[in-house]
Amino acid sequence: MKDVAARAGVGLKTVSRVVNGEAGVSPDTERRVQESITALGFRRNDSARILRKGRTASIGLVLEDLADPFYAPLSRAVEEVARAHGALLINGSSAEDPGREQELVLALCARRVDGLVIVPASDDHRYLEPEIAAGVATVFVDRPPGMIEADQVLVDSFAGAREGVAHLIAHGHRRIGFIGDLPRIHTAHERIRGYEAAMSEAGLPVHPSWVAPGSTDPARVRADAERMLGGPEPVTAFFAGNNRVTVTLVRVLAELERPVALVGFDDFELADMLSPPVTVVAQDPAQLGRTAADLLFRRLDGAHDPPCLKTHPTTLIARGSGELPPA
Amino acid sequence: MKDVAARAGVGLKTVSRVVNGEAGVSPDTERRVQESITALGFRRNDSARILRKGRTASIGLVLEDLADPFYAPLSRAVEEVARAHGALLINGSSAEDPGREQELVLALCARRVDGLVIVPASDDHRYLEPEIAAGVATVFVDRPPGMIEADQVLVDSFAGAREGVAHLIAHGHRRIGFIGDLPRIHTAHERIRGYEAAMSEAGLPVHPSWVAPGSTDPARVRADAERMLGGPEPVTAFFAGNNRVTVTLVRVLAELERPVALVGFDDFELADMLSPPVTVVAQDPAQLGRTAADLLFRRLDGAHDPPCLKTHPTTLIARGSGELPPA
DNA sequence: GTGAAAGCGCTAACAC
DNA sequence: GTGTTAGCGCTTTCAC
Repeated sequence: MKDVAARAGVGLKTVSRVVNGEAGVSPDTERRVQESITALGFRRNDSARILRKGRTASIGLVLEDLADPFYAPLSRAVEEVARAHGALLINGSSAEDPGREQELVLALCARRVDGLVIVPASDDHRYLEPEIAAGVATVFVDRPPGMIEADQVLVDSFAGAREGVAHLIAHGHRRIGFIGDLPRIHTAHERIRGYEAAMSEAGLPVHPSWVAPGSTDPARVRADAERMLGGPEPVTAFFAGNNRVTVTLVRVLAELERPVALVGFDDFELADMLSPPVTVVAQDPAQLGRTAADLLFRRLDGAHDPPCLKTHPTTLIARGSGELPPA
Repeated sequence: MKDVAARAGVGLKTVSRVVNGEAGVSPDTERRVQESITALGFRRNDSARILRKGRTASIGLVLEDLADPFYAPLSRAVEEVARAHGALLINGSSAEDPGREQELVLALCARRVDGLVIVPASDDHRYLEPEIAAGVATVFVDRPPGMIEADQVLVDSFAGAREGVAHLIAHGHRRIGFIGDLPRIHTAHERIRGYEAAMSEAGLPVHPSWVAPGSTDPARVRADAERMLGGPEPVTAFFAGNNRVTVTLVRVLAELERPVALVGFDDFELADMLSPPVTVVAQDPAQLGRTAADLLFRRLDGAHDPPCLKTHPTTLIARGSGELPPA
């Protein structure tokens, strides 16, 4: 910038004015400055600008896995909102590792992002207290924060799972298996609760072997499913705790002779083209991201109301697999 | 940092040493400094650090759509490599808009990212010349740069499409429709060329109405497909130019009485569970991202060889839809 | 082992 | 309309 000013024979501030499109520069001077800028290939250094201004016009997003078909649209939606507000998105995947989440979040804070959207892997976010006190707006999505108060945008996992399981019960099932994610994950925990609630409301017992929370690793899901399908009293239906589990169960069930019903949490592409088409409890990840990002920017624009909780409903989409009768 | 120094009763530089884990601080002083740091909730401001050091330990990724099932794993792979090198990833979606690509790339440059991975939407990257001259390492993925020389990591779209179409021909098809992306996109163009090559090598004519390049909007794809399926000489097979087109064609073909063969470019989840299972020309987006990011960091570590081109092969995966005979 | 001073590139505040 | 000065928070240099 110094060089540009020297070359154009003007002061530093004049160049700054031109670069930032501020008023108060004569057309002639402006032209001379522009000419020097292109000649020198000058581009403003935003690090210096940020250092001076305090705001970075960037927000951070930390979630489990950018490539997961559930989170990818969420991420994209956050990006769109950020873009509409002239902000860049910096994101990272926590891989469901609390340590990695913290590392990422703190790295983003060191970059002085204006705000954070977090799908937490950790259940203790006290490490964020100094940041929030320092003015970093923070919104939690999909899962609540741990040990601190903050805005949160959630999906009603409990009600969704209860509705999905009740749907299977309504179609005659009595022995229903639940395979879901690790129960330390809030949504997984809520979905187990929803399963149990539906069973108990229908007066049905829940055999401990019918509930298999754990990793979404296909081998684990397959093993648990096969276990539940064997024995003298096999399950006649499954409720899958998320899209990864559903996809694996689709494969397992396709290998069976007898039909086994399936309802999955999360919708997924081509679910309607499988045979049978897969009944799901759908949520809208893009909407989730949009709500969270909107909330974040409202905070950045100075909204100072106490932390709020927004809960999105789920939608049961009956397609066939959830309406199969017990074998 | 000033405050921390004051509170601990030490100099600025000593705090800096502690924060950066540099040697030369007595254990006692270090403890005092650490205590002040936590008490004040201090976190180093990376903007200032970057301003001083010149390197940002962050790289930028610009691609078409973060949420596309093809690009999401690519993005994730780049992130993993960046993480292994201690760098953060800042990314943005160009939405296939050259203006937006440039805007994003320049915003990233203004942030002084150390390097860029770009899936270009534009066909003229001369706007990057000053940046590259200034030392920003740049790698293009999936599509080549326009009007400049730079590293590129591509997939052999031409050979892949040729193989896919030849596969359909080998199964008896003579009238094969091609529905792909906008031909200004390099990969789309190459795939059309591959289609034409396979047809001509088999001595088959290509009726102009059998080739439909355009947007991947489902309505457009459907309309073109239905047009090709009507008339006196309907096509008996389709080659789909990318995963979005394939998914739409799966839906269109499922509504038909007669079987129509299909081979799609790009693999996709559950392709093997559809009926018929979908034959694809697969590429490995994660591998593409990994190669590009590795190359980028090799450049950042000082590799100064001339721009290189790495081409990845495709793999034909026969599953059923591509082996259907002509009706 | 520790600290004081200079300066990274920019913008805010206030001259002129 | 335009320029000058100070300083954002850190690291580098060099002196103690």
